[in-house]
Amino acid sequence: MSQSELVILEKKLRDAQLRPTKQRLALARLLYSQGNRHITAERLHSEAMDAGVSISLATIYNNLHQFTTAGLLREVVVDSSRSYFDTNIAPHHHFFHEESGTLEDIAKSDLKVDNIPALPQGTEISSVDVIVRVNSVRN
Amino acid sequence: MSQSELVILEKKLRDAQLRPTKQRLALARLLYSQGNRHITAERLHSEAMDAGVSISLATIYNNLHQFTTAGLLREVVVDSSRSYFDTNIAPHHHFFHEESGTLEDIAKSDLKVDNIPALPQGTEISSVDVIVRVNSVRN
DNA sequence: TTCTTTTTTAGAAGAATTCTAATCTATTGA
DNA sequence: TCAATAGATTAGAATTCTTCTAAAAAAGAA
Repeated sequence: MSQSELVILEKKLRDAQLRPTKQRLALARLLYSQGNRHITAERLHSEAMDAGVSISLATIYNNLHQFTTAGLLREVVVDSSRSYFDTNIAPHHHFFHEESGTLEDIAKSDLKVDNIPALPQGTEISSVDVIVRVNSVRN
Repeated sequence: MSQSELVILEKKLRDAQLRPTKQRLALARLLYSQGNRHITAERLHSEAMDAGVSISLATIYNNLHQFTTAGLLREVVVDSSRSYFDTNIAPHHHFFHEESGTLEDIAKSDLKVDNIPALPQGTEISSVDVIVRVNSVRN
């Protein structure tokens, strides 16, 4: 891990009021040093293991939630059996490949959602999530 | 349960190639005799118990999936910790009240989704799901 | 340093869902 | 009608994902 990369990640964590521990830096590196990612806790854990960073699954979960609360990650709900975390925190939507369990971003500027009807009494919008579910074309 | 209601539900099951067992009829009644519903397995189970119908949770799950496969129900994914099943099988969208875990339909004709970008190579759309997440307005 | 607060951890616990394999029920057709 | 058989139900065990617990370790402040 280059020195400047480390400094940038450390600042990112400090700005979010999270102490730059060894584990957090390792996770931040896996999450933010290879473009936008959509990842599960389990997968992040095995990537950390593969990278030679020993970190418990509990810590992965703790940090994914802390990162999410701090606005460094966003949770995407597409599959009732597992949670995906998205490193792209700008508002946007997703393609979800049902067979492979893969997510792909759709820029917010591409897709338009119009005519949302009146909200239920006494509520305000928290987010508008569009999931375009796709499957392989069968021959 | 009125005779005609029972006949209608029985036909619904038979048309879906599902034997109209006591348990299925009871579930069909809970699901389809009170307008559109969004329900979890756990809740359907307790409604069955309350209605005096003894039915195991395994059977609830079995049937929710069979109904879904047969096109009598649709699964709505809004919460990573539990599955909701929707008795409205026409294409439509949802409001999801995050605090109460309540779903509400948005007619497809109301809401417009435009400019879906090119799909990932070799895929076709399975469904387009819009979830408008709302929360209570805080004073 | 030394004290305090935060973080990490292993393993237990919890919640939702699925599986297993035995029993029971519905349907078929002789 | 009544066996035969295909399908359905069940209790409870098992699985999977996630959270909790309480103790040890690390980070930051004084």
